[in-house]
Parts: sequence; C-alpha cells; structure tokens
Amino acid sequence: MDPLEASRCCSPLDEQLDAQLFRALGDPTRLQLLGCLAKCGRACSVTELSACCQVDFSVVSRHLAQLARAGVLTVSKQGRTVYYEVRYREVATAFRALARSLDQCRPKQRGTSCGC
Amino acid sequence: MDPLEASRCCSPLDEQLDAQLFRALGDPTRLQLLGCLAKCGRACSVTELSACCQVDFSVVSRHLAQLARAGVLTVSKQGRTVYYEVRYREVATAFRALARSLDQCRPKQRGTSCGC
DNA sequence: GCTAAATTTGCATGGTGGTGCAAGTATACA
DNA sequence: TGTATACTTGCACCACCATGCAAATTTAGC
Repeated sequence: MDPLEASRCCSPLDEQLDAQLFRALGDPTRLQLLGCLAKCGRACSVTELSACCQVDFSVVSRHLAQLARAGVLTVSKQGRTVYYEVRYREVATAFRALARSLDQCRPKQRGTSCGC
Repeated sequence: MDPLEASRCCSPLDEQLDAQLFRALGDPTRLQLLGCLAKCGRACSVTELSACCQVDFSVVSRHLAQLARAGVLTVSKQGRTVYYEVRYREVATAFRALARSLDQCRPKQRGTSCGC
C-alpha cells in the first residue's frame, strides 16, 4: 500500500493522534506541573502548584488552563480557590487506545498491514 | 501530600513525561505524516511521504528527522533513498508504560496516592 | 461595603518554530 | 565523467508562544 492511499484510509489513529493533546504536553513547565499533580494524587490549587515551578503565578494559571482544555486535567472551583486534578482514567485510557491502534497497524509476520 | 513534596518524590513518570517526544507529536503536519506512515505499515521514502501533505519537500524531510530524533521513527538509507518507519513496538510500549504509571499514581478508594 | 486573598486577563517582549526557496551533498546510471 | 534523482541544509520570514508585570475580577471574612 502506498502512503498516499494509506492517508485516505480511516483508522482510529486519525482521532487518537490529537495535536492539541500532544501540544499541551510538549512544554517542560507544563509537564512539570502535570508530573507534580499526578504524583500528588489529589486536586491542587493554583497557588499550591505554583510552588512547584519557578515561573510566574499567572503563567502557571495559563498552563493549567491549557492542560484542562486538552482534556488532561479537570477544574473545580470552591470559593475563590480553583482546583485542578489529573484525569487519570481518561488519559491512561487514551494512551492505551493509541498503543492498541499502533499495534493493529503494525505488520505481523507476512501479514497485510492494518485492516482499515 | 503537598504538590511541592510530590515534585521532589521520584516516579517513573519523571522520565516518561518526555517533552521532546510530545513536542514532536504536537504539530499537525508531523501527525499527518506519522498517521500516514503508521497506516501504511511499511518503511516509506521521503518522496512518497511528501505526497501525503501539502508542505514543501524540505519541510517533510525536517519533520521526519525530528520524529526520528524523538524516537518515533527509524531511519534506514538504501542507495540515495531514505526510508522512515514507525517504531511500533517501542512507541506503543512507551504509551502503555505511561498509562500504567498514571494508574499507579491514581488514588484508589481510601488509598494513599502513589507509593513513591 | 471594605479589604485581602485567589485567580484570570490584557499587554508587551523575546525567543522559538514551521515554512518555502535556493543551494549544496550524495548516489545511481549512462 | 557527467547528469539526473533523492535528500539535506542554509537562510530569511512570519507567526505563534512562553514569560513577566500590572490591572481587573471574583469571593471570603470582618
């Protein structure tokens, strides 16, 4: 199969290769915040999280909002405090689904590429 | 646990949240190339792949090199033709490992966050 | 209502990255 | 040896983005 033909052929990959998601994860500061939040294991406020990295408070606020927009975090407001939490289940599921789709595309021994 | 403490506490996540990888996947053109290449299921030349997107040939060359640098593709030269192929197994493994690490951080019912 | 705390939102800035064109490099073929 | 093919690299340009500061917004507590 030609790559040009392959590009016109549908696969779950087309939706799973989400540029917005990967773009959100492609910044060191955002990854630091995500790692911090993930290892913490609970919902954290912007103030708490800003203690984890050296950038300005407003920058942290923007980064967290972006991660939430990408579907990596959830937001919940409690009084004047905003809590962010990792969407563990959803993110893990998305990555596993992507891995599965890649496996299905992978040509097995004498197999015929993905069945799309 | 405070997020600041959590940031100082080691986890497989620290290595799995690789900014270079996600950055490489964070561009629509690169994702198009990757999807095309993945669905194709075989090694493709730069010329073949440049037929899949509308950008200049040199841009495709650069994008493929970047994906290779990030560990997503492998390169192999045959004569004057350069073939790129998806590292199916490695990429899928990396994503599954990341999903697993996230799961381990996730607080179970009345559990105590990740055991790091 | 007033003040303080928590967060968001302009605004300006510096840097990085994606893109196209042209030139350069490497290899096959006659 | 010379020419064509496949690809890479230098260069310039433009857009977007991460950052910091300051002002604005929202909400709690007195």
